[in-house]
Amino acid sequence: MQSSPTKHPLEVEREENGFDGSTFSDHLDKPLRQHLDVAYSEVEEDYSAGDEDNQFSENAQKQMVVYDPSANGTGEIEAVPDPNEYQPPPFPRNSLPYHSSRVLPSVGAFTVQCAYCFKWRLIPTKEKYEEIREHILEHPFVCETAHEWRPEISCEDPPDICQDDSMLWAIDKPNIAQPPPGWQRLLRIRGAGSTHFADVYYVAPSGKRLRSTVEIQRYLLEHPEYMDAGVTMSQFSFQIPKPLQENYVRKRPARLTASSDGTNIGMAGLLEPSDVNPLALPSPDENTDLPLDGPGLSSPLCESLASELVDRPTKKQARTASQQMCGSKLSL
DNA sequence: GCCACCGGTGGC
DNA sequence: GCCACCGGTGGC
Repeated sequence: MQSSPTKHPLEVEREENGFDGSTFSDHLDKPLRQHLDVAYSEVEEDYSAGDEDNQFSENAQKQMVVYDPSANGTGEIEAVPDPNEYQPPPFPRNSLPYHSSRVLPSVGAFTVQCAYCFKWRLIPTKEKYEEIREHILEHPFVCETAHEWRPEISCEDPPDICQDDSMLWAIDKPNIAQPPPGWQRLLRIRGAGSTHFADVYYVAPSGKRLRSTVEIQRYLLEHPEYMDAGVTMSQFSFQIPKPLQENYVRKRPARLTASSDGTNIGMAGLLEPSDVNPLALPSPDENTDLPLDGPGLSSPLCESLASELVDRPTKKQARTASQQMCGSKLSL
């Protein structure tokens, strides 16, 4: 593998009926040497820019997470799939491709890249993934780490998963603390074309959903028992992964600074065709695996950056359309 | 009426 | 440009 890019894709298949159905994985195909930290930050930053050079500097470690909780967020992934041929989780129970008005992507799988061989390894549960992620910088993940649930696995084995167009990949952030016992950290992926890629929520043992550090703080103050039990703010992080797909998130128009002459008022920056990803694929049903072979992007693994949101209709429409595309890919 | 989801926006 | 916060609201 040459130096390839480092990416962490997160794949979202999609969710049906308002929930699962999606897959989410992130992966990297870049080599890591051993410093994850560096790699990681690079991954996050460069990647969207598309410059491969930065993208992988030397170590890009990749970690991916993919899980497909049936109930969104709860995280249990089905048993570790056959290492040799993992396929994105099938649509969950009743899911027909687009039959729901609400089709949101959700995390379908958690994967982490081996620091030695760079192959992606599926992590069996969200909890395990969170555990690995929490210390990924200090303790890089290697195939051997998976012995805990797959005694036989080694760098010699083929990767558990490769990026393909059935899922949306996103790069996760390293070293996010595991939630306190009894709490759950939920990552909700938004539909393509949204102004935000995802949202993180914490669910307190009481079932209360909290969506910001401010809310957590307030909640802890109101419920001192948690603090007495040792719960601290450091156990919460609202950092979200970054989508590999460049135009997944709608960019907001340049802020209109009060321009003195007022010439700026208006919609500068609104939906110009130019901001559509040039790599956009022709159609959703075509193979989105673009051969992005630019100089550094050669890894056969995980490299497609197909943009699904080829053009953006109107907000809502865009959203719907993109969601559908997403869904269609999966379903078709 | 509730709440999951979405989008606006202020601050960096 | 990104992130954090949170108000609004559609869908249940």
